[in-house]
Amino acid sequence: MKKALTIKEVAKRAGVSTATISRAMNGSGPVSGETRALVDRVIRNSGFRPNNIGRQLKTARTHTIGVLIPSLKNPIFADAVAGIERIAERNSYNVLLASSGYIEDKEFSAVETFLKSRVEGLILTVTNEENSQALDSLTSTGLPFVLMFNPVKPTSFSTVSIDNRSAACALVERLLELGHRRTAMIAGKLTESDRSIERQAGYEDALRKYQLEPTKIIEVGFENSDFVEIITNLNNDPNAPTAYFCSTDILAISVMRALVQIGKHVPNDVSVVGFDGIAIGEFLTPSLSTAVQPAEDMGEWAAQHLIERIDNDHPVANLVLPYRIRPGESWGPPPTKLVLGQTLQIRE
Amino acid sequence: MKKALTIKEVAKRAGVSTATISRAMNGSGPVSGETRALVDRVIRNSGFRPNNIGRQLKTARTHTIGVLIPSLKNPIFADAVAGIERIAERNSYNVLLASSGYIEDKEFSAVETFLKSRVEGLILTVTNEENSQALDSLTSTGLPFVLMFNPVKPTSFSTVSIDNRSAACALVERLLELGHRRTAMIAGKLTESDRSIERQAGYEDALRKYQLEPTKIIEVGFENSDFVEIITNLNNDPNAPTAYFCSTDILAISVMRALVQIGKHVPNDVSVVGFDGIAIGEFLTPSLSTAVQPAEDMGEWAAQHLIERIDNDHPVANLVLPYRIRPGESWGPPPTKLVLGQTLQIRE
DNA sequence: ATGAAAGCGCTAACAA
DNA sequence: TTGTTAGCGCTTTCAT
Repeated sequence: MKKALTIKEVAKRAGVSTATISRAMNGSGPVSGETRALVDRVIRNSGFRPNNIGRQLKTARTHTIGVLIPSLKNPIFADAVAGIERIAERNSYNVLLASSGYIEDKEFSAVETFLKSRVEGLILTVTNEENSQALDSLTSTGLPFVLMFNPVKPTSFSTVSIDNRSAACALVERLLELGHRRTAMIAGKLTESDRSIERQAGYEDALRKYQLEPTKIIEVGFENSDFVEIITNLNNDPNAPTAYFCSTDILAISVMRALVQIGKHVPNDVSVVGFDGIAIGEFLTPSLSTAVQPAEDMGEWAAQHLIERIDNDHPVANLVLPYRIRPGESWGPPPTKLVLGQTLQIRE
Repeated sequence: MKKALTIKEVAKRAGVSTATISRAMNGSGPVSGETRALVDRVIRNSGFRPNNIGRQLKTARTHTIGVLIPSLKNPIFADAVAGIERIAERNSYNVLLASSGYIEDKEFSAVETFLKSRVEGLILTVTNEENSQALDSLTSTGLPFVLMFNPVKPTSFSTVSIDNRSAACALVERLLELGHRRTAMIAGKLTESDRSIERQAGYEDALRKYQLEPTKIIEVGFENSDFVEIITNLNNDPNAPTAYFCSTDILAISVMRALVQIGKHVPNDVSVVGFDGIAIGEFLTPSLSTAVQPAEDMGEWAAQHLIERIDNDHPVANLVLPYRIRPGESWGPPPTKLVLGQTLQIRE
């Protein structure tokens, strides 16, 4: 790999000073028409690409933002990053990406790395904003950042999110309206996750409105593929739930599959709802009833806002985007219970 | 935002030279036990984070790789990036990400940006490797890079891919074995895309084996949501296809949906196959028959190989990973044709 | 074991 | 309009 040219070499070839090259390249100062033409020609012929590292060191600007998400494999985050990416590109910002795998240590070290790379701002989704080392080091630096997906708190940093609690409540209310009285919530392993906690609160809000006892939350590991076992266990209970509220769509999809595998029909035997609104949910059969987070919009707003904080010193802001309940085919009324000795009546 | 400390300031506070700080931080030279302890303490107390830009300029190493893909919104690419990310993190490399949206200009400018940022290597998926400005500037620099997904060609750069042509052929053969004789291929707007071309060739290979006339390829825009119209048109033909080979899973999902919307049943009325093997395909009803590309593995290999080229000067290599035909419920035998006047016989 | 000083590639006063 | 020069924050000879 041949080593790259420097501005010095280009200056020599053009017979001018490095300052002139710099001015010609960046339009940062007066350059005569002929000189400009000359410099342009030399640059083109030599294939010179100015070393951004040098420039960054001098100007103390990197035009780079860091993005930290739990995982690209969940489309909700991939979509958000796609939104960020589009805005960054439009504003000539680079995107440095890292994923934490929901591991707090990695959140922390990723932020440290970003800091050392002198990103000008950060967009991130942390596992739990209440208690995040990553967030602590970040706040102490004063670097602008935007929290994405994490619920807004009365703090002084920028966030973009939906109201997880209301959304969960609205969703579960729909289940209760359909007549369900025995429900269960299945939560991803991260009960510590602040979003999970909010959704859980929303779930309980809904139950309370119907004066139902809060049921215990079933936690499952994401990698854990024993869904069949979990669901079977739940189902052995004589008072097995007739509806499942899953804390994410990904989880709901696994739960639906497990239900089918043990011979249950969704929604005739049991209803399932998810949370997130990933695009694919609509294509499932049954299509997934869920609360939609506008992930790409969130990413776009996060990036736009961050850049405005960086470039124009805009103040911190919190945006709560509306969620949307997307009704699908995965819910329905609970099955009519057949009690022994009871006469089954079929209406024509 | 308070401005960050420099090594100079830390040296002053510790009462030693900047060289000593550097040596203590990096273990790059002898430092006495006491001095080390002193320096460690000062650094911790001051929250000093060495400015990587300075270091990068001096060492001429950025420990950064650039990743360029068409779109994060297609899980096939998001998964690949997840694989890259994991390996990069494990080897202390940073990932600079950009997406092209299948636009060649953006491919080019993203590569230029990466080059100016002095990434040490690149992993990318280009629209068409035959004729890519981006690839041209890249090759001319001598910077190591790995092409991902793009079919291997007798060229001198590293690639990781599957044999798109064989995979497409194998997939379509299965359709023909099922009895289909009138088939259509639906290709994403990028007939220019080299993968699309390979898959098309595989499609035609299969037809040829069965001595069938090659049918024309139907091109559709990705954003184009007129699938219903397209499918309706195709269907008005008295010799409408009984099976569709779609060049990507994403496309296949849209096609299936359109078919359902016009009242066709998959696979009873018509069979559909996709290409890529995105995870969600298995959860659809009917589940999608497809050729699986091991995207995450491809990303991991690409990153590992690139890093070995950078760090250990490994030679260029081409890896062709095996594809897998994943049978689903979206295909079946063609419907038996009912001809007017013919007696329909029903076997018990 | 430590320090002084040069220099990585660039930009931006300041001079001319 | 152009050139000279200092210096961004770090590492790394080379002395000591």
